[in-house]
Amino acid sequence: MSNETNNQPSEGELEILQILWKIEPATVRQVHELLSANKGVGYTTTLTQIQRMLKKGLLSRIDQEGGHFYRCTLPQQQARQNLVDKLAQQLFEGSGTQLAIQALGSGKVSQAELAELEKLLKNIKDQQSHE
Amino acid sequence: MSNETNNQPSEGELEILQILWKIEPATVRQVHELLSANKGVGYTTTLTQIQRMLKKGLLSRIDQEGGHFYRCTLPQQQARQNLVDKLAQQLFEGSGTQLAIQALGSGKVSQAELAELEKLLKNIKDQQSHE
DNA sequence: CATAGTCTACGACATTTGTCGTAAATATAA
DNA sequence: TTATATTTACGACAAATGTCGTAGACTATG
Repeated sequence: MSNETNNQPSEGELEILQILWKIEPATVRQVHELLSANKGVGYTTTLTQIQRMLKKGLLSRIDQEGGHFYRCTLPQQQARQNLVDKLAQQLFEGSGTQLAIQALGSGKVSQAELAELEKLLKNIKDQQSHE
Repeated sequence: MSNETNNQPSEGELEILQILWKIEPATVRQVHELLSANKGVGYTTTLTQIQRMLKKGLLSRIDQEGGHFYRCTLPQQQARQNLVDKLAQQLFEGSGTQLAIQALGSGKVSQAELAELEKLLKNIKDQQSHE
């Protein structure tokens, strides 16, 4: 069992994905450097984590000079959408909009983000008006 | 160990919280009725889950005629914020705004929600202008 | 009260996850 | 090429989680 099916990443695995999306393709060492900058964890731990992710199909590996390089199977955008949808499902009765409202509630919004949001809203409104 | 500290709910526990927020205070039976409507799981499983949540401090129990009644320790609002913040941290470099933008990206928005969003944006804008 | 049905407590078991250690395979340097 | 360092593979272990079974406590009713 546990071939390359559609397994969800665990929390620890997400941390590694976060790093990989920034620097992929990368070696275990490179990932570990960044990972251990934030939390005290041994190299072997990172290695094991990555090996499991490979088995799960979350990562792919390329062997070449200089060692083994890993990259994420799923694009960041996709993973984000998946998890947002899941959270909406779990806590907001499936409503991404309610989730969004909650997420806007706390924290600062930059000038640019505000503009982006307004554009988004306008789009939505336009869409609605001619339906 | 495992007193009434700040333990995070697991996925399965979240399902139970979702139900309880709607009908609390409620008995194991009541929760189980709703829970098993969506997924095939035995009564004992629900019971065990609830007992663990009690031990974790996620639930509180009131014993009275008619059996034991449970309610959530954390208000739904709070739990939502916690998990939204966590997801923002894990996948959006801590930006709740980015999370919101992503969440708005897919799914329909009702008239009322659109209005709410616009009010929210206006508030944010006002806030920014006199800072 | 005795019997049948329902709850509760407690423990069991497989999986997943986070965390390593160790040994074998590679690469590097003296 | 031999000693040294690094990587990789594999396995181990504890804690958390999802899932039950069973036995004892409790309740309702004939």
